[in-house]
Amino acid sequence: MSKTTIRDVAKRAGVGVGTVSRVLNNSPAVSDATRQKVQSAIEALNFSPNPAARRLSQGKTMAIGVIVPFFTNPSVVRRLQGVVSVLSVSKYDLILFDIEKVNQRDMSLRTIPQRKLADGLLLISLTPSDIDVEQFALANIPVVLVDAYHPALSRVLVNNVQGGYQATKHLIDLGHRKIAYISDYLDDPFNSPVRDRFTGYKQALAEAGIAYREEYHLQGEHGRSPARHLTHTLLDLPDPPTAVFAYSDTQAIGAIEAARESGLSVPGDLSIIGFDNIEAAEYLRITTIRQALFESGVKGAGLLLNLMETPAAEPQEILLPTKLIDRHTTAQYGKKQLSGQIAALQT
Amino acid sequence: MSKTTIRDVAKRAGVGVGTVSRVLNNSPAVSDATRQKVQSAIEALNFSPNPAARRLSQGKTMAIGVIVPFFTNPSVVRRLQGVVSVLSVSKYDLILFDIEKVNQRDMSLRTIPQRKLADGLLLISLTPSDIDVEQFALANIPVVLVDAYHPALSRVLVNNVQGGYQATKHLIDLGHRKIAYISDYLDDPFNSPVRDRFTGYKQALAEAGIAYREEYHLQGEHGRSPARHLTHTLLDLPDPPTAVFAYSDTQAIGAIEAARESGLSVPGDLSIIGFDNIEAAEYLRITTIRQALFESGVKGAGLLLNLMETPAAEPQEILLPTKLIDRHTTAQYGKKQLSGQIAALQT
DNA sequence: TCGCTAATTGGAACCGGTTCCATTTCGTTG
DNA sequence: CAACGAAATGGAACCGGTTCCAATTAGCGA
Repeated sequence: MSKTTIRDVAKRAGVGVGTVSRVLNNSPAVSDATRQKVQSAIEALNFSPNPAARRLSQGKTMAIGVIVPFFTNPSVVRRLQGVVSVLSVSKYDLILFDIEKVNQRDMSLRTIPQRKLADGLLLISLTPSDIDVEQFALANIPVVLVDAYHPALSRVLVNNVQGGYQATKHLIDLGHRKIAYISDYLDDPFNSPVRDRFTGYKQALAEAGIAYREEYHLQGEHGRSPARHLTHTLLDLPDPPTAVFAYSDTQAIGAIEAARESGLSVPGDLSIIGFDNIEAAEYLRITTIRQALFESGVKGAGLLLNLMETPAAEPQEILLPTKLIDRHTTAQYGKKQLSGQIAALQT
Repeated sequence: MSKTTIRDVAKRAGVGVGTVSRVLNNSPAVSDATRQKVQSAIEALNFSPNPAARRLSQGKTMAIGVIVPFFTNPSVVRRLQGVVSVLSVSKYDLILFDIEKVNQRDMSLRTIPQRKLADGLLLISLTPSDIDVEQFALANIPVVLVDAYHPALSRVLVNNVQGGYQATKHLIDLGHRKIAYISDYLDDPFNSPVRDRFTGYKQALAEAGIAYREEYHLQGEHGRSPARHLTHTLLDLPDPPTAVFAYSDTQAIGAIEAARESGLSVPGDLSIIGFDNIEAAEYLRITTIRQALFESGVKGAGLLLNLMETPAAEPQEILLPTKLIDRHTTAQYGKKQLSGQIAALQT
């Protein structure tokens, strides 16, 4: 039962509590002799300081709160892994908050900062509202956004407009003219990437002189299964698309499944491109737009750590590049694939 | 700047600090009238109690520490998701510790409990040593193991011997006689599943009257790439196996890659079975042994929560079943697959 | 030897809650 | 109407650190 306190140590070492505290905090104002005495008393009593008391007295928690939506989303997990890799070698503990439901969101974002259980906050793929940001300012807590944007907050992001452009351009370059975009709901206020990639999609279309077709843009919940249904709707169109740009790799997988169910070969009959380059995209050889997921977590954590040391007047921004990874789910329009060249998920 | 304290609230409401504290903790010994006054003072001042102070005075942290090795391992992530799903609706915060290096392990396992920053500890896929367990007892902190075993601790586990047996039996039933096992290092003291599955493997072999062949069991670091190399070694044997049992799906993926690189079709020329049933196994249609990963996290968190409420004298154990999921990477020995029946990852 | 400064050290006060004990208030009962 | 117990309340003491100020000691130059 280690209920030993600093006063026990002080008594045993024959010094004052202040001195013990100084030893614990490596204050230079302690003679080597006393330091020695205190050290051995600490060891003899197997003492370790109570962090709650320390927090209370110095007003710091030595913890960082990480708030994550849908912890089951693989790209979110990958970013979190980047964050963890940095924090686990720092002196800060990591407190994880998962927000699964929308109504949970508001509550959490409001209460977490004011509960003061972290010295800094990292939001992953979660766009805060103005009210939230006000709360952060009120609580005087540094916040960094990863894969989300707010003008008043520092952030790490990817150029999603460019990514959407690259994906669409790739399909256009392959000769496709009937290109669909399946995505999360465009009007989700907390998900700006979905709109940015859509912008890039329309840009590439416009640039190539291809008219935007409303029926080629379908929205739904995020996930493999909703994407499968969306793709079926697309394929059932009187004039179905020949290529699909999926908002995420997860959704691309759903699209591939739908194609298979409809007896279409990928990429022979239908080209599909994803976004994110999650690990499964590699296994499945899905053509995709890579964004540096892990790295975004690393940079975000680093930025927050910096900001906590030396607060910056201006919000900082780190922009990460996107890159086309050309694999096996996209092909030249109209050019039938040789059998055996068939890509993943094909039976 | 919300540095409002309970005393400010007391002053504004015209009551004593004790009363405010009572209101905060829903003590019944407060009249409705005063409760009302205090409530409105709290709202007016936008007050919220400082958790550090609360922790200090009542000696509870309202947090649970979750210790995880190799946060990049998909099966560990999946278990963690189960844990999160339970804790995020509980009143406990979740503090995440990632142990990437072996020497980090000892240090963390020793210091985390004594730092007293959590009321309970959950170890995922991490077997503690006797010394560690002693520390837990000393710190008087409840601990639950998920996917790990120690006689003195409550745990949630899977019957790995049975799983290894099922996998091997499946291959034997398909007519295979030359069956390899690729795995993590058997002598890793913190990884008992690797030995248990090995035991199941040998059991099934013995039962079928097949002699165990040392050269068919290869060990290496965990991961896709090491597994790929191991499989190449296997395939280069003068008398190579016709089937491979991989310790994990991740390793099965590596094995599939190796087969493809060697120009072998899966399952036509080589049957491969994995373990875990991670999501990628479904996409890739890998035959595997399912263990309830997510559920193990859910049960583990639930068990810990129970134990914290009402400590049990005896360590509890929850055993989860394993089940064969027959997909497309295993086939009857000697029976060539029709082309087009080729499984995932095949180009 | 004296005086002064720098280096150490002791310990009270404080951080912001909770808890327990003493006190006040009020309704009941004889 | 007095006596008494229950309910409600105030506030000191405490949890276990940190910090700052005052006090002691030591070193050094004149």
